[in-house]
Amino acid sequence: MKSPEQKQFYSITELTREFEVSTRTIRFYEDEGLIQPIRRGRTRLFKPSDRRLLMLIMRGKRLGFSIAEIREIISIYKEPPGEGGQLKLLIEKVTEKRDQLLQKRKDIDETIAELDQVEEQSLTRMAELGVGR
Amino acid sequence: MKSPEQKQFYSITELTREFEVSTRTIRFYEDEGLIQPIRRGRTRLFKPSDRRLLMLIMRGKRLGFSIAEIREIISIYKEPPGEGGQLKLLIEKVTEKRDQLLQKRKDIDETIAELDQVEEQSLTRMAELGVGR
DNA sequence: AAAATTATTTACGTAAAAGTAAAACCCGCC
DNA sequence: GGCGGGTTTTACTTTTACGTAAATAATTTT
Repeated sequence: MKSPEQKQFYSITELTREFEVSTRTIRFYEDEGLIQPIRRGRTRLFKPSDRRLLMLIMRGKRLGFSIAEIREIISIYKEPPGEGGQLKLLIEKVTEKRDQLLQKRKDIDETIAELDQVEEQSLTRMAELGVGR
Repeated sequence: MKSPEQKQFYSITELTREFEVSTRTIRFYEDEGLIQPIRRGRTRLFKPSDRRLLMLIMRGKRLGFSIAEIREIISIYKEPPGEGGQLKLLIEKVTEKRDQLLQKRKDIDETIAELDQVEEQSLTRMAELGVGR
């Protein structure tokens, strides 16, 4: 079986709709070297791999990573199988990014726990005041 | 027993050291209304509650929240016990923020999983090339 | 073919979150 | 009693991540 439907190319507006960003934003990411769409004439054509990179970028943005940091993460994925010394370096980079992410997850869990407390207290208070109001 | 040592007041430089930010940054947060240190003469004095707010702010920054969003989160904690309608609204706010955080956690877990894969492949590759190199 | 739409390039603009610099103030102290 | 440290205010500057607008070109629609 083949994959359900692999599109050859995406237009810039298709992607702006999918990711809810402007064309300016996508071109900006190209300027920043995060994606490299090919051209037909002057028009950009985005491959599935560009689309995947955009998903990565958006995820990074949601996590509060800067463009520079997102570039680093992407470069980790792109690194070729490589030899010896490079691999050790790569693993160090991975470890560093993972540590950052673990810190963020800790922050999230703490914040969620606090929000849960607020909610619980609110619910208790509402019950005291006579429910359904 | 009392708490191990509750300081009455912190100076601005004490806090810049603890949180590794500049005085400019702390004053900026005051301008933004996130903290309200009291004054002795013109000098700012920060209470433990201000310090706790700063911890909250830093945590929010690590998670990529903007000042405006951090302000919202703080306002959730500050909301007084309140009555009826306010409480329902508060719970809605809590739910919204929590959803944002859960999305972020999902993003984090995905990214960590991908990084784990990169690491695993690297380790395998290193083993192939003859270990300790 | 004219008109409308869609995409590109170039360039200036902007909001957020501070950085930086200058000038003045207060404070203890040797 | 001047001096070095820390603090404050004011104001200008910078960086990041785009927004916006104008002019041009290519494509599609009528």
